[in-house]
Amino acid sequence: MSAQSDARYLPQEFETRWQTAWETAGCFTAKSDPARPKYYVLEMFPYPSGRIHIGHVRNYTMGDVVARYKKAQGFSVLHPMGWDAFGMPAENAAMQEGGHPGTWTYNNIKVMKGQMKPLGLSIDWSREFATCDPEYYGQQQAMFIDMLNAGLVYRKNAVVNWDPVDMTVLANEQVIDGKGWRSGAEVERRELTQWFFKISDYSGELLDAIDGLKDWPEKVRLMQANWIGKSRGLQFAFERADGQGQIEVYTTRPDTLMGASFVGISADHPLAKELAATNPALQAFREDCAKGGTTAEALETAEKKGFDTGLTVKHPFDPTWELPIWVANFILMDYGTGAIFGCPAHDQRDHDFARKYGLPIVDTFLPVGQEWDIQAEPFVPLKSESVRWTRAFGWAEDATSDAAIDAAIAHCESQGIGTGVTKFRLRDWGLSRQRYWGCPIPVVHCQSCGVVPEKKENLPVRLPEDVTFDTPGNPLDRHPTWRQCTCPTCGGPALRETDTMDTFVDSSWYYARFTAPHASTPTDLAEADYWMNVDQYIGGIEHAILHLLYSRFFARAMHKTGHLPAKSIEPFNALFTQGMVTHAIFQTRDDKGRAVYHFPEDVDLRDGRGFLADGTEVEIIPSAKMSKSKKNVVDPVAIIEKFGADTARWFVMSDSPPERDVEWTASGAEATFKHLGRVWALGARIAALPADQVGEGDDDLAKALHRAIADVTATIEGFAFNKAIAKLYELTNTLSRTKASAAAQKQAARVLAQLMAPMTPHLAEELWHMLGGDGLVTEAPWPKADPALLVDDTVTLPVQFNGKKKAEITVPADASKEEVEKRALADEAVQRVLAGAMPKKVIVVPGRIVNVVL
RNA sequence: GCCCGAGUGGCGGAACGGUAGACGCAGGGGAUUCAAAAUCCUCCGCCCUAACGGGUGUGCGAGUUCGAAUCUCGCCUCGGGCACCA
Repeated sequence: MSAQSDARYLPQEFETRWQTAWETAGCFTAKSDPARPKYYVLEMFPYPSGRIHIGHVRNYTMGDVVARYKKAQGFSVLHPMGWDAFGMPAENAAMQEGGHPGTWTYNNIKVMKGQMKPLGLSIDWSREFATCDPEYYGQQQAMFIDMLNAGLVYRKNAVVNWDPVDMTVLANEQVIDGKGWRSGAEVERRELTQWFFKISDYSGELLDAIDGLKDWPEKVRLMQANWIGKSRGLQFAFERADGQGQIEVYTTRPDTLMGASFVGISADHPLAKELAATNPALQAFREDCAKGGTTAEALETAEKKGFDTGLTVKHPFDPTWELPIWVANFILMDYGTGAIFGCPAHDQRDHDFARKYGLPIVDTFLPVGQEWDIQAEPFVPLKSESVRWTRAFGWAEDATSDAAIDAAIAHCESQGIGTGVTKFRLRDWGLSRQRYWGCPIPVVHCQSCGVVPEKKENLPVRLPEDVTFDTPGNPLDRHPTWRQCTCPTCGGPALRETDTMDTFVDSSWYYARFTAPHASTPTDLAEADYWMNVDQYIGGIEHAILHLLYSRFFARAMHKTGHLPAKSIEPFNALFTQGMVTHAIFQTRDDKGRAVYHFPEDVDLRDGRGFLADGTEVEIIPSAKMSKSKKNVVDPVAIIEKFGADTARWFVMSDSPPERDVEWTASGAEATFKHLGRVWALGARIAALPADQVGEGDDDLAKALHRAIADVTATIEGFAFNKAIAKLYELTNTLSRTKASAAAQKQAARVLAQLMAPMTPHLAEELWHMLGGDGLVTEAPWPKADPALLVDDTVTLPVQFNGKKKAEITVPADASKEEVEKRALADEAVQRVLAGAMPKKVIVVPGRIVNVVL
């Protein structure tokens, strides 16, 4: 047995060594270099939940592949990392385990950074920060004050989930089946005065600018456009029949006005409140409506309920036609005017409501040439579909609703009934949180001056350290001294605001802070000007709407307040949304029937059923987003320890297309490790070849090599990492079988190392080194494919008969259509299928296919 | 309920409207070995066939096309988001 075959692939022996080499050489320190093009690649930063999970590895490896590839392409690369460190889990941990949320958070950061470091990511760690660092949130407070002064922030009332037992505000996540997660009490909707960003000022702009986001996924652009929800409609007033006033309504379907059957108002509508004052039954109904959580899902899936006020309004076209006013639980006060008219014939929800309460159902249009029982089922066609109008006012009998809506608005305006208006569904961004572990809102409540911003020199407004979490509610509220302060305007005694900011604020500008993470102002404009925008942003599809929309707004607000250049109002040039790594959730129930979750490693799977160590069977909920609270997380640390970082990196990048969700399975890492071992052994074997050894097939190897360079380059550019890896398998297979000369093999093996370097950088360095590569492969320029080696002289074309493949012919690549047809028909197999028959037609697509039509 | 996606062998997946199943995993057979591991060779959608070959096949049902996994319409199932999870 030779010494050679004793050598094995031992990544643990060299991975750390190469990481040290990169660090010593300062490979990943981002430097502003006006002489070079810059490239800013950013992965959505993690919440420090405690341990990294496999989804993190997938996310950061993708970013790392891009960063290393762009570096090899000659770019000056910025690839930073930080921590989205404020948020509820830290407070929950403090409640459950004692201690301080900050201690818990910084411990988690330490642990997670320690788990990430061995992955060998090309991150510039000198720019690291956590959003809970006072240095960071102090700058956020400074910007908040600027935005407040610029009119981008205001206060108004808004509803929250209120737990009447714990006397505290609950997050939507903490409301389970309409009940508080801890107390089990029925949750109520309650109004509080809250802080808001005026994102609605930018509705139109945020919508229009979506067109410019060329390198964003179409689905994200569509989701954002729908979320902003531009609509054209008619706003008008119904006169009350008793002459006691009007009810202002907004409708996107003025074309159905002749099918109006009732007027519905929100339970929070001023009229509902007014009537309830003297009507206990209505008040009881309103209180019933206030039960349950605040989510749209809860509101829209709740049973539709109404209360007849006994009042009526006059139809605007006919004063003798009266419509009843109902209070309904499905009408939102904060969209439109909080009042609608119901047209049961053309809306499922109104139809259900009308059937339930015996209200009339009157059609305004019916299908063309088809019977329809409007009492049984509403007729709700696409607005672009032509229908037969039974109650039109000012348009043809056959028209689309799109056309009819325009005509209806024009008609109403000419009659002095309301005006056509454009509205947006997008609501202002409520940023107040009644919680401790967030950025304090830097304002002061003064008896004489009102609500005033803190002085900038007093920033950061720091969170107090001496807080307890043994009782529910906001510790800032009950802190003995923290609230007391001096009014920045009059110098008199005043009280601090105790609301903290939504953590979405923190994550709405961290990308800008990374360009100058230690600046004494929120941003350094020179640095921002060099590094912005983010050239490639990478993160989960679950952030498609909120985080990305808030960031787009915040960049605009930062520009308005002088913290970002004009070019950065769309901060992310290109977006890639990776799919999620999903895993089954294992749960049992406690004695109150509430879910108790279990980690995968605690569950023994047998024949599709799962059991705990004590034999209890668990309920298996398939494929759900990995979430620490559900405990369906997979820890990659064991894989890294056993097989090394390159195996983990290659494994998460191979097979599944990055945009698709993947169900995690533990098998397969072993196979990846074996493959990398084969590559290592191949490199060692080629390195040991005598330099002057001759061989045959150098040209074929060169062709395969340049084909691989072209394919790997194109697939990395296109974010198809799984395909890049497939191409690397092919090249490895070719190289392991070639009989080419030692020089050609060594050259090919060095290029293989370069092409693998973005995915498996440590192995690539090792190969590069043993094959006599110059310096670090990390610093080597990306190989270029020679176009002359990418063309083939002949092509093999399939021959189909009526679309089914029956034969194959090989023709010169530049053969004419006629030549291809002639050769195809002359082919033996084709002749056999034809059996003397004459083809009706022969379709030749050069370089693609021949189809014979019989 | 509303908005947005996804669905292809035993598994992960590949396929400018043009050879369905690249590449990998798992599995079968063989070589090597005292034996095993490792390694190498080979087969591998399903059905019929000894084989040659034929049929069938991309969640379901229609349609457009010389030709559909791909485009259109209608469903089904799963996933994400729904404004206080991050």
